[in-house]
Amino acid sequence: MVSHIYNLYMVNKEEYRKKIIKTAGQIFSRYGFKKTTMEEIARALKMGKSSIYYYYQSKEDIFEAVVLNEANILRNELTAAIKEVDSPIGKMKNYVFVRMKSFEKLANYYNAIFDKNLDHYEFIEKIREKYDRVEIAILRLILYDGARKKVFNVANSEYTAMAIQTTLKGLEVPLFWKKKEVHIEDRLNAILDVLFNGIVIR
Amino acid sequence: MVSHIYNLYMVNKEEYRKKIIKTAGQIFSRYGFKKTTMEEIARALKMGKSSIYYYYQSKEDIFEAVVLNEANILRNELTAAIKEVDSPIGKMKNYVFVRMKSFEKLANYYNAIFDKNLDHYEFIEKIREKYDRVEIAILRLILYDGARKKVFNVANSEYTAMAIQTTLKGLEVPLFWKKKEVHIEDRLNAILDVLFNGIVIR
DNA sequence: GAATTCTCGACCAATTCATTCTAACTATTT
DNA sequence: AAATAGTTAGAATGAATTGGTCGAGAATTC
Repeated sequence: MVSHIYNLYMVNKEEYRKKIIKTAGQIFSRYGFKKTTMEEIARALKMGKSSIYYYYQSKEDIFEAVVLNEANILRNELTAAIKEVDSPIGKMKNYVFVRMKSFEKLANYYNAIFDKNLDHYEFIEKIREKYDRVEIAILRLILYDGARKKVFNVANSEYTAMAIQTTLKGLEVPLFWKKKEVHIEDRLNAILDVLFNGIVIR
Repeated sequence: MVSHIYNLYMVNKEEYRKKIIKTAGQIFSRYGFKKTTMEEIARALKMGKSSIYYYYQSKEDIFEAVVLNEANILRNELTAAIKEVDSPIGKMKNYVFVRMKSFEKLANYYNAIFDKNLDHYEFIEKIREKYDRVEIAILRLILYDGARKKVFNVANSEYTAMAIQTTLKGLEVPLFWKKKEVHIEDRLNAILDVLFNGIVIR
């Protein structure tokens, strides 16, 4: 009865919540928010539809948790990606590639929201904003490190970071609206090429 | 007004019907029958929802036309694939690969039907049956040709064709029910390996 | 300008869907 | 073993969605 002591129930409950997020995430990412039904999520979990409401208050809540979770995964992947390599150029390359790859996955969620449902919009914007800041920070770090190692030539790491981010965002757009006819990898390479040749000390 | 003379309206009508099939096909293949709404199809065609009913009587009709169309495309691709190469082994390889590739696309439609809607079931079964026969015929041709060229060693081309078809069908199953975790290409290569080593004259 | 082809908004009935309710069932505590 | 807390799910509900219809009016052809 004491609130800070977790009993067995609680443990299972948390685990179930994670399970729900995972399963719901798969379905959401495939069909989007609107086309995914609680019934489907429940069926995939081998659970009664109403049982889900014991763990989450609403469909939107589940969606929120899913997106949040996905965003965290993205952040982890990104930080891992830049640690993987030592050279600033390698870091930047890895970062950009992982970011775009992960984004393809996230695109489904976003697509789901641009439908209507302005309710979500605000919430998503908040996440977006937060990750914009994180992204700038990481980019600045890469740039700063590169400058220190005399590989990059950046006057103002903040502005440069913002410029790069803008470019990456521009690359997102076709991911949303158009089909996958665009050769993202190619375009990415081209962009990286330009980026480095404008940045690297020759 | 004479029935066998097509006026401009008619020409456009046929063209529009094709356009609808094409667009609807894209959406159906992505979301399945049930999750695809007439509204969506209409929106994608920049058309009023009710206008579609001028060209097709019902959602099911459109779906039928889409599947029929897709099946025809598949047949063409298959016949083209075996003409592409001369050697019996090459023909067989091409056939099997193209078949599986195309099937991945078709799988979405099938998935849509296995939901409930037993009405469709009958219709799909009919198509399926027809293409089973066509497939057996093609396979027999490949086998027969291979035997004539002393590359294949088949006692009874009909039975062998049926055996191969059964194998290919077995490969379809995970395409339906499971996710894309299966490495189909790898499994395909393995199967082809077994198939040829049991068939080729050494 | 009449006839025909085509488009679409408004509407409808049926279904679907998210959510709530309630009653049962299980595990834990007292 | 009674009481309590945690958990599940079938049924009910009310609002939204959706496939399909209809008739009025554009657009096109004759």
